[in-house]
Amino acid sequence: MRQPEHLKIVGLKSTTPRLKILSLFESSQEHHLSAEDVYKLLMASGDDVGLATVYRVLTQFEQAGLLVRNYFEGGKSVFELNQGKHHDHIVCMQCGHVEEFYDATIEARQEKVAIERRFSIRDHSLYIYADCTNKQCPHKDLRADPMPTNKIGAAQSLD
Amino acid sequence: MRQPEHLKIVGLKSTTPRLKILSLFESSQEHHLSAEDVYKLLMASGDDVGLATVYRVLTQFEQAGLLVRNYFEGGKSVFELNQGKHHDHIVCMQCGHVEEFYDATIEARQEKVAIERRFSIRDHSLYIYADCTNKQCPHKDLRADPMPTNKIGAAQSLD
DNA sequence: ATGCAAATGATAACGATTATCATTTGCATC
DNA sequence: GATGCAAATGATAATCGTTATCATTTGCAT
Repeated sequence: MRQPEHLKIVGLKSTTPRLKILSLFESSQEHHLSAEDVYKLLMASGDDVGLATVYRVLTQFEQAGLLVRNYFEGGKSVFELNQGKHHDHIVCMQCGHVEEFYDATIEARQEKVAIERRFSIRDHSLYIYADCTNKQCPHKDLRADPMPTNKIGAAQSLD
Repeated sequence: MRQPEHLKIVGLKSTTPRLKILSLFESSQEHHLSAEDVYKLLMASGDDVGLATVYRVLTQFEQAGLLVRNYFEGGKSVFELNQGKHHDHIVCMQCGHVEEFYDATIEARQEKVAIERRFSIRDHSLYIYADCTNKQCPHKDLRADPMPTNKIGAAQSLD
């Protein structure tokens, strides 16, 4: 299930629900999971954790820097392990598959835009919604619910 | 209140609530309005329009191309008149002031990223969350509620 | 083993939005 | 200008993701 060290380090008591949720992110095939996804996966594997706890723990993990929260369109948050390196996302609207990318030029231009307008960047979100046409969506099974009819932007904390 | 031509053109019957809502966007100081904002502004000016109608009409206007919907963080949609020219947003997290910007390089790089990954872009959203420090937030009064504690990305349709 | 603050879980509450459905309205036709 | 009917409206219930409440349980320092 996972050693409690990581949790202790970030100042969180190592409880059963927390350890289960953290190891789920580390073992899951799809690493972009919503609270609902986490809850269902835990139930499916026989681990009963309350939905309220799932939401609480995800938020705590985000604040502790273990997870990064993304605000996908449709109004629901999706979490992923914080790999330390900032990236943006491109989402297939057909199958919901998510790919990550990092473009130094885009990052730099954002800084430029902010400076020109005398803003100091705290955060930014960039989501590209697209169709992975050439691949004929070979990712259809990776995600529970394909993708909301309705798409939404997402937030991305800077490193 | 506004002439009904525009509505007819996009295939919508010109009703009183629709005309009021459209002219509100054209006359309002702040041109990024949520459904709640629209509802309250209408009430304040003595025009009673049901909240359900506001939501319906905003969605119809979006589909008709009259308005553009933005998914700000916090999960609420914000609408603005469709000026024809695509732009992204930079939002002050202190006062909620929104400025628009367009950066050709960023747009181009997004295309590049998508092509490299064999995706075809349908839509994208880019929101920069920042503090307009140097301006000492001179925009505090423009918006009803400053800005949700919690921030969200936003969607932007490509021209 | 004990104690207590912290964490959990069931459930109610919440905010934004959509669905339902009876009533009203725009507007084409007479 | 009166009529008819599909379309639009508005009050309200319902939904969805999420947060708040609060009694019970648990981690862990003693």
